Amino acid sequence: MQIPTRYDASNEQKWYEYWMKKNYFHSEPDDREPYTIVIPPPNVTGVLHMGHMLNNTVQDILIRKARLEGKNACWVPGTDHASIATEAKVVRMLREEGIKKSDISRDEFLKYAWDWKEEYGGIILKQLRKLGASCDWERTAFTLDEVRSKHVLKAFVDLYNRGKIYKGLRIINWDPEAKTVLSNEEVLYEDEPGYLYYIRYQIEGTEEYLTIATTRPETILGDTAVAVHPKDERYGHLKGKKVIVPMVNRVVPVIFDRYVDREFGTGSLKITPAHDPNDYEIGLRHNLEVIDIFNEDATLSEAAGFYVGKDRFEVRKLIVEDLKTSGHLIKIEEYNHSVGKSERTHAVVEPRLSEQWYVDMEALAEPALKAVMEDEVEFFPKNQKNTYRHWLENIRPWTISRQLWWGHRIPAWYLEVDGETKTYVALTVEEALEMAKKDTANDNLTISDLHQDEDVLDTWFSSWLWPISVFNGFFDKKDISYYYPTNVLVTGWDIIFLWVARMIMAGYEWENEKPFKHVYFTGMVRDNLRRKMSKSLGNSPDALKLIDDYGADGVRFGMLSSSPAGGDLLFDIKLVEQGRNFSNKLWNAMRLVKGWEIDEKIDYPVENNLAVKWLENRMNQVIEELDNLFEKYKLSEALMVLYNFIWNDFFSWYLEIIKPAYGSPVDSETYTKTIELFEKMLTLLHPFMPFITEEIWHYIKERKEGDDCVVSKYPESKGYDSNLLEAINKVKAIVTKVRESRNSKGMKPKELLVLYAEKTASIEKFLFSEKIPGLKHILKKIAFLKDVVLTDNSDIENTIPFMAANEKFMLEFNLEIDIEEEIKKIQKELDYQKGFVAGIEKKLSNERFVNNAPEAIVDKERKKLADGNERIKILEKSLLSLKK
RNA sequence: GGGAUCUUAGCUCAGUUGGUUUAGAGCGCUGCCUUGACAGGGCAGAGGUCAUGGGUUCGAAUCCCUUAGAUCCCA
Repeated sequence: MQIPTRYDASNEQKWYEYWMKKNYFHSEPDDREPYTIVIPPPNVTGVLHMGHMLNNTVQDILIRKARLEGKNACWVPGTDHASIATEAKVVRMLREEGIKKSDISRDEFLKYAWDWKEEYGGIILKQLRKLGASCDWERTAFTLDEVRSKHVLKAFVDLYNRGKIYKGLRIINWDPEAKTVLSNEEVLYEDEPGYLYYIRYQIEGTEEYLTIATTRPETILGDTAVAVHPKDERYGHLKGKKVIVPMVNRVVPVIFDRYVDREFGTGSLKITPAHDPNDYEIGLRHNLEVIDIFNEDATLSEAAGFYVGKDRFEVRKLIVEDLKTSGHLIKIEEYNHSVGKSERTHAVVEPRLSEQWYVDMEALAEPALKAVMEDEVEFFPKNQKNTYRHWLENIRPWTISRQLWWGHRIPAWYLEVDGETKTYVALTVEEALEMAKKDTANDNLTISDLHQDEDVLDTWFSSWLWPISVFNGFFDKKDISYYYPTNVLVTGWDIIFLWVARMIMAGYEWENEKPFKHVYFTGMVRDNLRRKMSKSLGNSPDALKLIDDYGADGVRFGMLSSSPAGGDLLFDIKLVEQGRNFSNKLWNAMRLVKGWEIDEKIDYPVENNLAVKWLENRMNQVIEELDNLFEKYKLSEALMVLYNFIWNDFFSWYLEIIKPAYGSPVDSETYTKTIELFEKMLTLLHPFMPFITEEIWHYIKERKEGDDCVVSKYPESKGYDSNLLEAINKVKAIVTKVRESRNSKGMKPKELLVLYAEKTASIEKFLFSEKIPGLKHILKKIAFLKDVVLTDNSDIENTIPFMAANEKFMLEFNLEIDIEEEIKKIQKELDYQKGFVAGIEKKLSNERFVNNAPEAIVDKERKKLADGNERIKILEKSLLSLKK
């Protein structure tokens, strides 16, 4: 049957099913060295996007390479329940069906949420299979499944009992859309243009006014003081005075506090303790009243007294108008200020006073900081270490409660006893009841006397346990003692605080051990204008369509080939095309070799023998380079090294050398060796392009059961002979010059010509001795030469002279030569060489260089000088003979 | 406002502790090649005073400082 001339990537999935059927991705503890990765769990309701593709391609490359190296590779997949995001989606879905969340019970809501999860959840895991991700699917975990939930509750109870979790009343970040508190890490700040409003407050009992500047005029309804700096001479006379808040006509004190910035605005500041963290602190110092003027959706509450039920941004416009009318508004200036927004809902965050659960992070941070600073946990690239240190050294308590339903409900039960609320934290309500009974010495208590905390935990409170919980680490030591710590975490630097740092903390807190040895930070995927890929910009290609169009291998190639660790990936469809073209090249090389007829009677040609030896050595060199690059996680560079080796060395040079004449058979030795080399090359490439390598693996040879590329043996380098590599490089240089000479004269590339070499001891030794047999044959074959002839005559008629590898050659040429042009060419080369030599001479004539530089460096310079002078001699001679 | 990183070919990036020919790769570009594994191909070529100005050194893309620009983190 005819093999098509183009590689068809559409049957990639056939191989995925094949691997699954053979259970190659499943891992159980055994005697081998483990190699473990836990996936950064994507949102359970998410769909595959470009960022996932990059991230998971990287993980798959690492895990597949480890598997080929004979390690027990285990890649644990799973999903994250993504509390806020998923709840928001479910709420929206219900709203579309005409159901309001506030109209249904918690249990009803959760039923809808689980139904939703069952229907749409985990799509992304199926999509990862298309990409080729070789996860151990039997281990698939979910942050809200039974095992993981048990871990979360135990972690909460542990920390509570260790005094590291507590409840506190503070100013928090409120997301008015999701109607929940957020941690500091979930708030993103953006600079936005806005206005600074100057508003005057009448000083009580006088006709005098005090003017303040604010960006948030609507909050004056909650003002309980006005502050100035104690040393500000402008306001010294206001000591003990009171001012009247406009609109509400509340009389509030003028206070003196050093927090006030005298340079900003008018140097006087309105104080709204309920709606600004700094104001709250000031309020505590001065014992101020706290008036919360907002509802939980950031509309104005009864307490505001005005605009009740209207949204804060609408109120801002209204109040500005009203203040203008009443004469309180002095002026408006344009002003850029930074606005905090919810990472998930993008709603503008509202500071709000509220009681929440916190984790005291200081003690947890200490070992986590040390581990990274001392490279116990190593970051790739290293430059993230500074950011990490800065955060951990300035760590603040972690707000872990969320006013949501979708998540792990906080295992705290409350009991009202004589108007006092008692708290019992336990794994189950039964345990809590026992505690309550003991505590109150009341044996008649029942479960219905207790009521559980209404809130759930921050999603990250389950994610930080992930490397432990996926192995059921709190409850069964079998897996965790084998797989933990994992080898590497592959993730984006944007969640270094939200996730990476906290996992390290949890690792030391519970396992007394780091969760992973290395962290590989991928960059963001951006478009070629450096814009972040996003749905709203519409600049993100559909990941699955990309796979359909170019094959997973092509996409993997494209994602990786321009993605240094930590650096952003500027996605360009050209790169994916390049990957697809590479697949096609591999395919056609396979077609070439497969198409050869083998003739046992033909001898092993000397040039083929040399070519095989050369490619073996070169491959060993490449293997060493790859190992080195993998160690540093320079994966895109590793891929480029392989790409160049395969395309240039293997296909362009090696195959051209050994290729039998059209229609002729090949000797069996060459064939066998070529297949062997081809196989090794496929294994080397497999981690990057798993599908096509498996496909070709089965094409080039009959395979026994279990002889599959995915589990083949990764080749090891046995060292290489640099002299041999150097010799071939010289031959390549000569060939290139021959081609260039033909090219410049418009001669046929394949017309057989004689090449003359001026006779020197070195060229004689190089091409004509039997030290490395076959060099001359290779030269003849790929440069299309009738013969290579040594000559004493340095000026043969009708030849094109050129220099290569420090020797002079003359290529047969049967037409008139443009002598002027030749002279110009040689003159140009001569000028370059003279400049080169002059530079070195200058260096060498500098006594301080010769005296101070290491001997080896000076010797090298001398050798460079000698070589340069040699070339000049040859060029000058050529020039002379042309001119006569 | 505080801090970090970066600036090398048209584009995206390598360039290890300062010294391997006067800086490399991929893409793009230019010319030639088409019955032969592959035009999703082959061969060859052109392109850079390494952002700027100083300094250290026998020697700087590499170390230090200045200036300009870009990105990011924190507040």
